[in-house]
Amino acid sequence: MVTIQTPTEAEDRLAREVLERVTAKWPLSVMRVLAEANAPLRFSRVLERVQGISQKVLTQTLRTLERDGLITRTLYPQVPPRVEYELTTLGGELLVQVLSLWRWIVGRLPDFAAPGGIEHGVVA
Amino acid sequence: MVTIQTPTEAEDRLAREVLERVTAKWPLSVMRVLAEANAPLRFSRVLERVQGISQKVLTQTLRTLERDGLITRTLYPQVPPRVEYELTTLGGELLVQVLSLWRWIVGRLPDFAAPGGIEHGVVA
DNA sequence: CAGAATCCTACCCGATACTG
DNA sequence: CAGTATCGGGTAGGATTCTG
Repeated sequence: MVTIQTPTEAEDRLAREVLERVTAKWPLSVMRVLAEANAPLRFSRVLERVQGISQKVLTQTLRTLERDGLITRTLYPQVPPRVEYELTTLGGELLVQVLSLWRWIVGRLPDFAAPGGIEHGVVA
Repeated sequence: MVTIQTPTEAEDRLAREVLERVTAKWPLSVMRVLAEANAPLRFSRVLERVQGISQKVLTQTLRTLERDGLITRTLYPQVPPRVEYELTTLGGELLVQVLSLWRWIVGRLPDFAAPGGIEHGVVA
């Protein structure tokens, strides 16, 4: 026996929080960029490649991802400083899982009623 | 050939939005309750069973889930009114997918650094 | 270059009435 | 019973400015 099959309340809650954080507005885009780069990326490179994110929010997102163990942050103490970000193994694996779900949703998109949001049938 | 393997930008965005909405604070709990009931549930029953949700937010959540095609809302025009909610097939399938991801995260929880959030090593 | 600090806005959510 | 309406606090996120 390796793991317990019934999650405890606490495990459930923690996993829930991870899921909510990672599916928030920006983290997946950041992780995707890092995955596609397939190499460490500097802060400014990430900022360029994640369409529409602001510097502040990127910083926050990177910090959260680092805290969760999904990316690494490496500081090279030079002037000017160089900082590189890279997906961890866990981060890469999680991304694969989420992308799989993502693709499943894409495949069923026609079945979703109003993924973009709908106005109800009020004319005027 | 049944589906296109490369999602368009638009599909990607829509699926992203679905994923973000469904993993938001309450929808999964609501869907879980409906799934476990395995039968139509009245509004007040759902309100009772979803721990901690307010009536206003439950209404909003149900509306969003309905718009997305994940649940059905059936109104019986009586006095007092009776309204029943039930998972759609799509909703049930999506829930299965997400629960699977959820369980995967639970299994890897030890690898996550600080799922609950961490204070950095500042003593005072 | 890689951020920290600040200001500001928009939403989200919770609590509390009120109604068909 | 199943909502709607309203108010208020907290927070995520954007734009801008400053700094080691």
